[in-house]
Order: sequence, then structure tokens, then C-alpha cells
Amino acid sequence: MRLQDYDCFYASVFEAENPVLKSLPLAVQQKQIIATCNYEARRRGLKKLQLVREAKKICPDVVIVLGEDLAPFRDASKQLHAFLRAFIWGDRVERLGFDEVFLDVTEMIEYNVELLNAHDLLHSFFHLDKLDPTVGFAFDATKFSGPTFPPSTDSPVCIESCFPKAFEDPLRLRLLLASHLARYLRDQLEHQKGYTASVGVSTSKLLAKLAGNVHKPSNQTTLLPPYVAAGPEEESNITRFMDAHEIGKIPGIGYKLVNRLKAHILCHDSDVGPHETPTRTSVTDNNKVTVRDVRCFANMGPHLLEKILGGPGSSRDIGTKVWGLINGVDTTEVHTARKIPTQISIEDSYGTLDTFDAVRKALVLLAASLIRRMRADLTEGERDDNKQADENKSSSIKRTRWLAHPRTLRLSTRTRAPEVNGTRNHIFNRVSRSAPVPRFLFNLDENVDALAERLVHESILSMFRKLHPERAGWHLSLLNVAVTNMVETAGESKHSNGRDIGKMFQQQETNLQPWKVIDGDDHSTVHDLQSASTANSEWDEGKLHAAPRFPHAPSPAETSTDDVFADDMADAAWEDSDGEDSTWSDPCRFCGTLVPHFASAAHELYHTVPE
DNA sequence: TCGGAGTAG
DNA sequence: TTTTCTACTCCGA
Repeated sequence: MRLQDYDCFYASVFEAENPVLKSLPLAVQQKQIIATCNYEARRRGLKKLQLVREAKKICPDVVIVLGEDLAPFRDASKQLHAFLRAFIWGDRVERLGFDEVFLDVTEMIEYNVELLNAHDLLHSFFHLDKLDPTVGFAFDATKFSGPTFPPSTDSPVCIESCFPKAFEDPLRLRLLLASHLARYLRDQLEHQKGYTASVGVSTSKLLAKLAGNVHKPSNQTTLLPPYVAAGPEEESNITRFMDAHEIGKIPGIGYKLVNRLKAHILCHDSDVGPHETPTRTSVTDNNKVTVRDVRCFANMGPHLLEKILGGPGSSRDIGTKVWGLINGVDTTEVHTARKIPTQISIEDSYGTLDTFDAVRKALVLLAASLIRRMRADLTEGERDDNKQADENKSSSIKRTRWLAHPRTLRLSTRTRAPEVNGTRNHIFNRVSRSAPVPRFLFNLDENVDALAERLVHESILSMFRKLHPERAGWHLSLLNVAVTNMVETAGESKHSNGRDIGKMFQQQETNLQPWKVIDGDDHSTVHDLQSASTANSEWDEGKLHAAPRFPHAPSPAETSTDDVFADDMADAAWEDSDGEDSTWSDPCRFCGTLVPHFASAAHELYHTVPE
């Protein structure tokens, strides 16, 4: 199991496009801040999230590029994801944000362990293709590739010492092979795509991710066994590794939890109720608290953690979860790539937005971006809004279809902190209102800007009025428009991904690979962490959508007998929040949109049907 | 289902 | 330490 983390990703996207930038200090600007910068810039003292003004002062010759348009980053991320996926068996590649990827290579490692020649480890061959034994790379299986944690103390001549060691311990051998695979993939990524990455090699996403931070950039770290303490007086390498981290560095333990934990550890202030909101007296960074500080605190365990962190609003079993995390236990799966995002949102921030007209204009721009993104990410088929050969026009339109229809539209705003007499108000939270997505939004032939205009006037502005009934004087600092609640439309079957039942069984099978399981006395309480909450959804959705539907336009008879589809649409016929405009009727045969009877003929004109 | 909170990159 | 543009998950009502 490994994590890839592309080094300073935004900057790397520009560098890959224009390699000259690689040797210069490069910073990516969003609004007034440096979103990220390359390592040359960091060497000169620049930091992420620094004000551009300060950055220029510190490093006057910094090259600054604008990175507010995320499309290039999104595209590069998808490309790299696809590139890596081609190497990994069983599609076990999960993207986290734009610049991180988890790879579950269990199956590949198991296969290669079997084929290892114990008599000539020096000249081993890693197979990347079960069907073609020539595909792969040579490697030296007498030692780990790259740095390890703890650092290797082996002398350079280690054939004697490593070889039996690795074979005694199955986990050690598997991690060793994985370290070579990691090296290989990093090389491929660098030489074929021009991106460097940092990688962690371990048995869970949590451990791999933290390990990946140890040697950055452009390097890798393998977390060595033993993963289970050898005796009561011993510590496992997991404990050693986890203990050294600041508590807030653990993924899943964010700002709020850190504050509550620190309040307890540092002040052991038992008066602090579980849900007293952290005030400005909340503990700040002078006092570092490590995982060890928490883990070894008197009476520490799931129960005490639940008392410290639990309460209304907290996750269920938060104590158990956090106890698991600080003990290095993470049983979450590497999820295979999702075909459809669960939400698409577009936002922009503003100095202050105070007039209705300014708000309206801003919303139209956001709506237009949102519609473009919906078309890019939720449709399938060749559609190019700009250039289209005339004769092909109709044939290219008819091939474009929605993969999913979002049902809910959401407007969120954030107001500027009121700045009342010295007291900095802690209210930079967002507020939101939702409404159904109007069906006209799915009309692929309408001009984006026209649709945006219409969406704002017919839907978004009324949400805005609910959110801000006052006539003016909202000090808006942010607007966000989003669509959520995706309902997938009929699959064109073939390679519609993620919905594949065979794949799900295959996953289950690999889930049971024994060497992946983290076990041990010290965290026996957290074995079935999350099993209930994660196992579910793929299957549920798969069941609902597995049946291939509508490879072509169906006959009316097919439409009416398609129960699953009808169910979806019943779902989709959500109540209209204002009670108006809810004369739904049948789903359109071509795009799945619900169309009122009176409009169905007109609607269908939008589709040119192949027969 | 909605709206908010929390976390992450 | 609140400055960017997102995206996901969970909780209570």
C-alpha cells in the first residue's frame, strides 16, 4: 500500500508545461496569497499561503504565475491518475485531492513474492503483467529501495544480513518489494510525465501517508516492521513512528480536535466541557503536543477520548476512532476511482460584496462556470462547444449524454467578520440554502451564458433572498454555487466504471489478504473501525444501477417497464420547496430529465436521435 | 432531505 | 493562523 504525493503540485503543472521554470523560484498565486511554490522558491524562504506582498519582499526575483483557474490542475491530476492506474492491478487507485494518490498494490506484491527466486535475489524481476512475463523491471531484492523508517543501519554489504531477515518475516519481504515498485513508479512518473513525487510505503493509508512525509521531495520512505511489539517491554515501529508526530499532523485530527486534546493534555483542565467552543484562549502552537503525549496521558484510551472529544455534533465513536489513529490503526480501504463526483461547486471570494447588482453579476459568472463544469464532468461523448464540423454537428450532439443529473442546487455565502469593538468575531462560517436543480439546466444545446442568466434569476436569487432577507449591508466575502445529489443515468454499460459487480467481489477478495491486517495487543479495540460505514455504498448503488439501460434510445415500451429507472425518477421527483412548478411527468427518453407533459414534445426536439 | 461542522489538499 | 478553491463525510433536526 502506498501513497503518492506529487511535489508542490500546482507549481509542477506549470513546470511540466514549461521546464525552464524548474530552475527558477516559482510561486502560484491565488488572490493575494501564494497557494504553493516550488522547492527553489522554498529554499529562498517562501512558504505556502504567504501573502504575495511578503513573498516579493523576501524573494524579489520570484516568478509568479496565476493559479486561480483550477482546470489545468484538474486535468493534470486526472492524467497522472490514469497514468498510474495503468500499472496497478484491479484499479485500486484512489485520488485524494488533486495531488495525492493511494495505491493498493497488495495483489501485485503477493504475485511477485511467489515468483521470487530465493537463490538469486540480486537479480530479481518484478512482474507488472500476469499475462506477459517480459513486462516489468529488474531489481535487487536483497535490500530496500530508498530510505526507511527507522533509518537502515545495515552496512553496505548486507546480502548476508538482509536476505535471511527478509525471508523470515513475510511482511518485511512484502514491504521490500513494494519499495522497489515505488521506486519504479516514481521513475516512470518523472521520466515519462515530468513529475516528481514523494511516496510512503506501508500497510494502510494512514501509515503510508505519514511515511511519505519523512523524505521530501522526490523520495520515498518505507515503514519497517515490526508492526507489532515483540514483547511487553518493546515498542513496535508503528508506535515509535506515530509517537513522534505532533498530534495535529495525524490525518483526521484537525484544528478542533487538536484544540480540545491540547486543552486536556496541557492544562489537564478537567473543567473544560466536551463542547465548550474553543475561544481565543484556545491553545496555540507554543506548546506542542505529540501523539505520545496523548497516548501516554493518564487513563488515556478510547473512553477518555470519547469524554474529551465526544458530545453533540461529534462523530459517533470519536474516542475509538482517535485512539485507533494515534495507535496507527486505519482499516479504511483504497477506493477505486469514482466516475461521478458527488458534488461540483464553484466559488469566489470578494473584498466585500454589498449591492444587489454586484451580487447578481457575481452569481451569473459563478453559474456559468458551474454549468461548464457540469458539462465537462457529468456528460459523456464528444462535445465541443466551440469547434464543430458542420456536417458532424448533429451526430456529435446526439452522442452527448448526461452521466448523472444533480438534483440539488446550493448557494452558500460567507460574511466578513463584523469586527466588533476589538473582539474578533469567530463567525467566518458559511450559510447555505438549497433548491431543486431546474430541468432547463440540462439542455445541452442552450448557450451557457444564457442558461447562467436564467438560473440566477429563476432560482439562485430566491435562495439568496432567503439567506439574506435584508435589503443590503450583507458584507459578503464569499459566494459558492454547487450542485449535489447526483443521480446516475442509464449506463452505456461497456466500461462504466465503479458499478462493476465483478470488481466488487474482487475487492472483497483482496480485502481479506492477511498481510495487510494490522494486529496487536495495543489496538485490539479498534479492529472493525469503520467497517460498517465504508463497506456499504458501492454495493447499494451498484445494485441500483447495474442493469445496463438504454444503449440506444429505447422504445416507449422499454421505458415504461424499466422499473429501476422509474424508481430513480420517483426519487428524482423531489418536492419543490416552494410548491410551485412541480408538474413533473415522464423522464425524457434521451437525457433522463423529468419533463412535464406539456413540454415533452418541445424538449425532445433537443435530441437528434440515431435510429 | 436540509443545513452546518469538520477535515483535507 | 483565516488567507484559496474545492470536495468529502458525518451529524442532528
